Amino acid sequence: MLGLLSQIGPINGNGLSSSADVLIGDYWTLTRSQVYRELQNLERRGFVHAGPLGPRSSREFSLTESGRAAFHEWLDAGPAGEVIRFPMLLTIRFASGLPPERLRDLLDDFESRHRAKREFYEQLEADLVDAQSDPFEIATVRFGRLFEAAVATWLDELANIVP
Amino acid sequence: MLGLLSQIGPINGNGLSSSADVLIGDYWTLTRSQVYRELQNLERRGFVHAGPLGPRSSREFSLTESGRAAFHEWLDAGPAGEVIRFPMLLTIRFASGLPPERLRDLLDDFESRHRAKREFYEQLEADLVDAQSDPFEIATVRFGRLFEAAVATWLDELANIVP
DNA sequence: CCTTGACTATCCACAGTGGACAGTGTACTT
DNA sequence: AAGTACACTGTCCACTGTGGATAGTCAAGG
Repeated sequence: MLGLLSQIGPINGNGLSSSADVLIGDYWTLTRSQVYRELQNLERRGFVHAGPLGPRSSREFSLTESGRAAFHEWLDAGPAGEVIRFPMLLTIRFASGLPPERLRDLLDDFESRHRAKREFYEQLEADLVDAQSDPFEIATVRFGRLFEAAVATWLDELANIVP
Repeated sequence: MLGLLSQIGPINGNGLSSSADVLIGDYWTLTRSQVYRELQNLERRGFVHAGPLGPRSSREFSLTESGRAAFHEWLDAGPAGEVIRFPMLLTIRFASGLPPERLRDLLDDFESRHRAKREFYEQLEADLVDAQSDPFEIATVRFGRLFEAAVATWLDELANIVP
């Protein structure tokens, strides 16, 4: 949230939540409940500052100097430990209990969903490159493309072991 | 948990928790707190049956018929919506705020950690193939290998855009 | 017999999720 | 000009997930 605030500037809770969906929603989730709760936390800790009440009792939050420092500290610390959480792998792990025809259906379904996603990332990457966007934003999208390509390869190999 | 119980049979909470680490820990987490709470839920719903008190007031849980049915239902429904959650992408997304030399350090660090993981998956896959394990278990490990290979490719490309 | 450490369960505080609910502007229709 | 529908904004709640602290119990070894 501090990183988002540093990029998009003063914004209310709802706007921050939508921005998160757009900007990092491909690989991170931030629910609205979370945003409002954490804004209160960040305010209490002096990392953000709330402006006066606006329409619909909204308040615009902006990053304080201390908040910017905290953001850079977070950035510098690097990512925490990673756990892939991939529900598809769970289903596959236990797939020996599934009739082969049902499994083929599931695989077909995976395949089409992930093909769509791959095309989406390819298009998005091309657009961002055209628009000369932030190279690091492009990099995250490229990761999406590579990830989906890996999934495609995997599904292909997997289809071969299903009778 | 039902899937695990169906594969490993009657077991106490602690054992179920350790088995989860071993069997699906590469792409799923199941904390001990969760295991005990959910065992109570599953028992209440009639999906598992608890044996008499054993040593250290442990109880062995086994899958009931109804639990097995619930497991197959879950399996048949296929995986729920997927969200990749990849902390490294968050750091990279905001990396324009980082001094290039610090970024290079981070990338080096990613690279070595993921190379280690890739080697781990390669070895594990070879071992499982040798042991003629369940093809679906092998498939999940192969996914790990492909994923790590994609990460390696990505980090390689990324290193080129850092000054 | 005592100590140590592993095994097993419980509990707690906090974070994350998803949906319901409610008040308030805005834009469109009549 | 009034009314209506819808989008914007915030709050709340119940449930699930996370990580660590605590504590009783058994087994092995000195």
